[in-house]
Amino acid sequence: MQIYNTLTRRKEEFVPLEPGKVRMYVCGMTVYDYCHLGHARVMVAFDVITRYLRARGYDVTYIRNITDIDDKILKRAEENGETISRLTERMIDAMHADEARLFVKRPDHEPRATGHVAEIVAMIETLIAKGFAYSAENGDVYYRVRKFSDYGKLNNRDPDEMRSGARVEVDEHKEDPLDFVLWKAAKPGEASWPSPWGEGRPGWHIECSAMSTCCLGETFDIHGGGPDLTFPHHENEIAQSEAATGKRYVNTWMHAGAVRVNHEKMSKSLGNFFTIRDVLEVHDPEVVRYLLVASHYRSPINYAPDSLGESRKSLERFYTALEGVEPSAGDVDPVYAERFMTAMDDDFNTPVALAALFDLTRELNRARKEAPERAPAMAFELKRLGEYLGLFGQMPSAFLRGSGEALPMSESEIEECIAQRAEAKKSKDFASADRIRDELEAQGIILKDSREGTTWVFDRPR
RNA sequence: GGCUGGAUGGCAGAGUGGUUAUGCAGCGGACUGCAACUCCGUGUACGCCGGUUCGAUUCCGACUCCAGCCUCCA
Repeated sequence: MQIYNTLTRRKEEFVPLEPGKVRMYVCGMTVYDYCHLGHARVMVAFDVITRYLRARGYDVTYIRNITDIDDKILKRAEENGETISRLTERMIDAMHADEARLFVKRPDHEPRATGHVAEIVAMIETLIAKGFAYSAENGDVYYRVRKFSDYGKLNNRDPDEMRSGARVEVDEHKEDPLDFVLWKAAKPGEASWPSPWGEGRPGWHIECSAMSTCCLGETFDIHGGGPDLTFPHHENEIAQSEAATGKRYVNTWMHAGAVRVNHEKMSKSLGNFFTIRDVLEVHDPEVVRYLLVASHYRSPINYAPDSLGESRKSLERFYTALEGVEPSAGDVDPVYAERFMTAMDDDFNTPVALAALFDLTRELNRARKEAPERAPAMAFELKRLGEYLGLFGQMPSAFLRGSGEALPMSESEIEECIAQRAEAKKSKDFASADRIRDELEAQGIILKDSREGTTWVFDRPR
C-alpha cells in the first residue's frame, strides 16, 4: 500500500511498525460548538481509512482525541452562562450524534485532555529537565523552539526565516517569539489543575503529544488531522514528543483537504461554515458522506448547494440498481474488486474505487435484464465493497423514498394516486394519467413504470 | 515575502509519456401510450510559453492565476 506522507511530501510504501498492526492517532474536535463540514470531512476520511485498513486485514487501533479544555471553551461557557463540563458534554453528545448519522464508526478510544493532565504535566517536567522548556515568571511554561534542531521539518520551514515578517505574537515572558505555551497559568476563577508551576491548564499542543504517547506508545504509525493543523500544531507535537523521548514520533503524517465555500476555506474564523446538522436538515446523511468520499481525501472540495444534488443522483443510481435484488454471495467477475482494491491501495483513491463500483452497477443492471440469476451475487459484491467506503448501508427503499414523515403525503395516498393512474392508463385516458404523474412529480415524487408495476422515488424538491 | 498544493471536456472529479476514467448534464437509439428508470452509442478535455523526447495533458524550466499555511481554526 502506498500512503502520502506529509512529512516527506510523497507517497511511500506503508510499512507498519508491527506487522499486521496499525496504530493511528487523529486530532479531533475542540468541543465548544457544533461540528461543521470540515470536521465531517476529517471524520469521514479517517473512517474510510480505518475501514479499509481493517478490510486489508490490519488490526487497527484508532485514537481520536477530544479537546475539552481551552480558551474558546472557557469563553463560550461564560457567554452561555453554563459550566464548562455542561458545554463540553453537550457538544460531545452532538458530535457523536452527527458522526453516527454520517455512518462514521467511533474510534477505539477518545481520550480527553482533562482526563490526562497527569501525563501532560509529566511530559512537561521531562521537557524542562532536558532543557527544552522553561517556566516563566507569570506561571506559564514555554517550549524552547530553537533548542530543537529539527523544528520546521514537517512544514519545510526554517525558524530563522519565520522570524522576519512573521505574525508571531510578542510576549515579554517568552525567551523567543517562536516559543509556544505548554502550560497556561490560570487567572483567578478559571478552571485549573495543580502543577509544579502553579494552578493552570494544558496548552493545546502538549495534550496530543501526551495522549498519543499514552495510548499508542512513543512511536506510532499514522497521525492524521485537518489541513490547518500541520502548522503549528503538528510541528509542535513533533518538537515536544521527539525532544521528550529522543525517538521518532510518527512515521506517516496524513492530512485531509479543506472544504471550501466560494473558493475560501470553510472555517470558524471566516464564519462561512455549515454545520453538519444544518446540512442534514435538508439532505440524506449518506448524500453528504458520498460527496466527501467522491473526492480524494487530500483534494480540496468546494462546497456548493448543487454539489449535494449531484451526489444524490449518483447514489440514486446505485440504490436503484440494488432495489429489488436480494444480495447473496456468489460468483462475480473479480475484476471489479481488483480495481477497487488497487485504487484504495494507492493512497485511498476513493474516486477511482467508486468508478469501479459504477461499472459493476452497470453490469448489475444488465444482469437484471438478461440473466437475473446472476444479479444477487453482483448486488452482494457491490454492497460488500461499498461498505469499505461506508456506503450502501441503507435499505434501498429507505434511501429512495425517505422516511414516511418527510413525505408530502402518506405512502397509502401515493399508492392511491398510482392506482388511479393505472386505471386511467387502462382506459387510455392518458391526459389524466399524465396529470396525476405531473402532480406527484411537482412534490418530488417521481414515478417509474416497469413490467412488475409502478414504483416511485422521493427526492425532496429544492 | 517564505513554504505547500493546484490549474483536466458544460459541471464534478481521477489518471496517464503514445490506446475508454467515472458520475451528472447534453445528444442519438432501444424500452415506454408519452415519460422516468435501465441498456446501447456519442465528447480531437488537459492554464500559458519554452525545453527534453520519435511522441507530453503526463517529465523539466519560466510565467499567469487560484487555494492553503506562516495567528485560534478540521
